[in-house]
Amino acid sequence: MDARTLCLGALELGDASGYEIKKLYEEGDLSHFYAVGFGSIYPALTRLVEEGLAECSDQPQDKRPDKKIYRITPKGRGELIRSLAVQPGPDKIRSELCFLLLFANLLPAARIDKLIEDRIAWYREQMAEIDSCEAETPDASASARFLGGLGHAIYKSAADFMAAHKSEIIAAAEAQPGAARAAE
Amino acid sequence: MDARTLCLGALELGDASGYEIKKLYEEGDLSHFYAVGFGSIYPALTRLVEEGLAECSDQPQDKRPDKKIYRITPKGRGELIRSLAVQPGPDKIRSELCFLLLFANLLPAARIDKLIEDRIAWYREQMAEIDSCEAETPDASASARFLGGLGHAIYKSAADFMAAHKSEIIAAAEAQPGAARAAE
DNA sequence: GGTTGCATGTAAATGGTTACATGATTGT
DNA sequence: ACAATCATGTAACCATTTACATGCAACC
Repeated sequence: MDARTLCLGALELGDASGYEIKKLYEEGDLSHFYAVGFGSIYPALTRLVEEGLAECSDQPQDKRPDKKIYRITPKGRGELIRSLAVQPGPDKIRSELCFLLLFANLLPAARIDKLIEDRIAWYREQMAEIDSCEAETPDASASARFLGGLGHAIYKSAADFMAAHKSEIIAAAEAQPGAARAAE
Repeated sequence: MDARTLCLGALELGDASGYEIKKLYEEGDLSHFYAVGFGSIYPALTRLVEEGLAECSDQPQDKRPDKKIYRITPKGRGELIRSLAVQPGPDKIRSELCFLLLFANLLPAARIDKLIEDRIAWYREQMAEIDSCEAETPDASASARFLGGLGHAIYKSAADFMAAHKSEIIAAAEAQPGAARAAE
């Protein structure tokens, strides 16, 4: 999913500045399913305006750069719908932790243990955040609630699985306690 | 995670050709947590040899390009362990379907229904594949079994959640049956 | 005095994806 | 016949990530 479409989607949900779009993808409904940085957002927004898919109104602010509020145009909405018409690809998970875990036998058991415990704590934090989000916005759209619930379900299953099966991978790491030293 | 480290990890699991590494990330233990293409693998492998992190032995084959079997060196194993020493970042999920679902109100309810049903079927396929993998390799490492189980748990929770809450998002899509037409 | 939040943007570097190039074998 | 599997590799293209550049306000 390119940054241009991501921005267009954000604007469909409501007028916003580049800064606010970043926050949406960092803390909002989509934060668990996408990420996008400033370096992608600002050029994408400029391009959307050039293409007539969005409009920009400058709001001068004192002591700060002007706030540029972007709004999606009817043409932009059409383009978004066209983007939504293409068959969505499969979900992709990228997990550095899982890569690392595949080589648990090369690492000290204590480190594996800490890593897994930390990750479980992280999952639980994410779940708590989703819960508090839902509590704060009882009038959220059905879509937003669906995505929140899905994120919550995924994090919960991952946390529960790790808690239940941690001992198995730790046992394997303990079996080769000197493996890490072999490479020094 | 860059292709170089991904290849190094693959070689730590056993000597392999570029083609076989691709398969590992397409069908193997890590297939649910990473992906890598030929265009990344072959240059990465060349670089690993240049840096002394891997060795290559040509195996001439008749009627085919030589098969190049790569093997990790002790230095390569050290480099891999160094890579594993850095704190792993959080898991990242990228889901085009979830992006699309956020705009369910712009799309026909029938399409949302089909999309979700198809995705549930896909999750179940992935789960079946993991199950058959585990059945075929009863001597798999603890790490491999852990990753398979984790993938299975995540897919199951996503499939179950979608099945249980599909109706809610469909109802929202049905509420605005003419939304898609508004942009034409 | 340092960090976080607000606020926008550019430029370089990195590096992954896609298309191309080649070609035999096996299965439908 | 056509697609898929096996098998390697290059080059152009495209995009994100990262670092840089600026600067005030609020909080600890």
